[in-house]
Amino acid sequence: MADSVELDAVDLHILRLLQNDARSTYRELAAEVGVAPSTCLDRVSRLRRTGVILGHRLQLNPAKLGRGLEALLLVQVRPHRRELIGPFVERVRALPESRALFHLTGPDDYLVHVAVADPADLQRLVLDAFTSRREVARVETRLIFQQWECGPLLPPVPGAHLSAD
Amino acid sequence: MADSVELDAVDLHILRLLQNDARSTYRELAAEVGVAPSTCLDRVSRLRRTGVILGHRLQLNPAKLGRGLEALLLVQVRPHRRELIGPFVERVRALPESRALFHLTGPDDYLVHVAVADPADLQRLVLDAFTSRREVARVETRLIFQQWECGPLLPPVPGAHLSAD
DNA sequence: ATTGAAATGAATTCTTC
DNA sequence: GAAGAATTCATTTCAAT
Repeated sequence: MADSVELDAVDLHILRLLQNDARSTYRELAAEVGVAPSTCLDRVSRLRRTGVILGHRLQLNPAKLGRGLEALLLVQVRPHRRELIGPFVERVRALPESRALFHLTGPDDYLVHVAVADPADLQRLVLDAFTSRREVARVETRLIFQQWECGPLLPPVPGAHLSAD
Repeated sequence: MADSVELDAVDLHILRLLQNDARSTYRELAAEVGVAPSTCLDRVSRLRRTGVILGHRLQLNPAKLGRGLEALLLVQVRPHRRELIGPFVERVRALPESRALFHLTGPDDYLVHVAVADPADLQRLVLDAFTSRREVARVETRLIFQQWECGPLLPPVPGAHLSAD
């Protein structure tokens, strides 16, 4: 289940189109790709079954939800032992401010992506949910000026590197 | 368009359900929320029109696409001037390895989330797309052990903090 | 494995409240 | 604004290839 899956040109074409607009209909996909709608359904079902497609997620606008300030928190959890990091992860995931959480190599153990109302809200979050905890040795806060989602995720093409110059 | 939008209990209920499963039908939403399907359609259309819902995105499994190694790159771009950072951002966004890009406050100017095949592929990416560029003063690479998406994004509730303890 | 047609079920429109 | 019926359109199944 962690292994790479055989994808042909039709699968890749469908994935590229769906990454552009995840709400494309099978008829639209079929017309673009040049196969029957029922074939598209088969292919997409297989991509779901084999775990290539994990799901469909709503992309929301945090600013419109009163969470116009986003930040990344670099967090050191000490001692870095399973008994402490398990509960830490669960607690952070359950915070309404958390958007994503990463366990990393390097001097900081975790990176937390948060969305808050304003600087006062961020201060409250850092103090109440992080620095006040005994297992949190250090928090470094970095505001997000701007963020971008990048192009479609596709398998590496062996021959074609240095392409984005 | 950057301002917060008035959302009633029905809107919030719909948003919560859609964040759970973005492919819920209007009939399913209607049954859960206790309104008519056509009302759900109205509400969702309005949430799209007012920019609360930005879109629907496919959630893919990078490992299944031969990109089983993910990392965060902390990048300093010097001098940090518009003439350099504009092209830098566009170049990084266009890399097939890039998943997300953040412009940050703090000692590192950018954070790049990348997905690659293996450590050799990561080394090639760092050397060819980052450290070899004159405007890139420094790159710090942190591997991602594990990552989590967090709970639904909802407006802050004034009264209810310290809830995730 | 893919198709095209048929059947099922959902999205969308429209009239009424 | 919300609902419910009616229409349009998409999904899904299936027999045939």
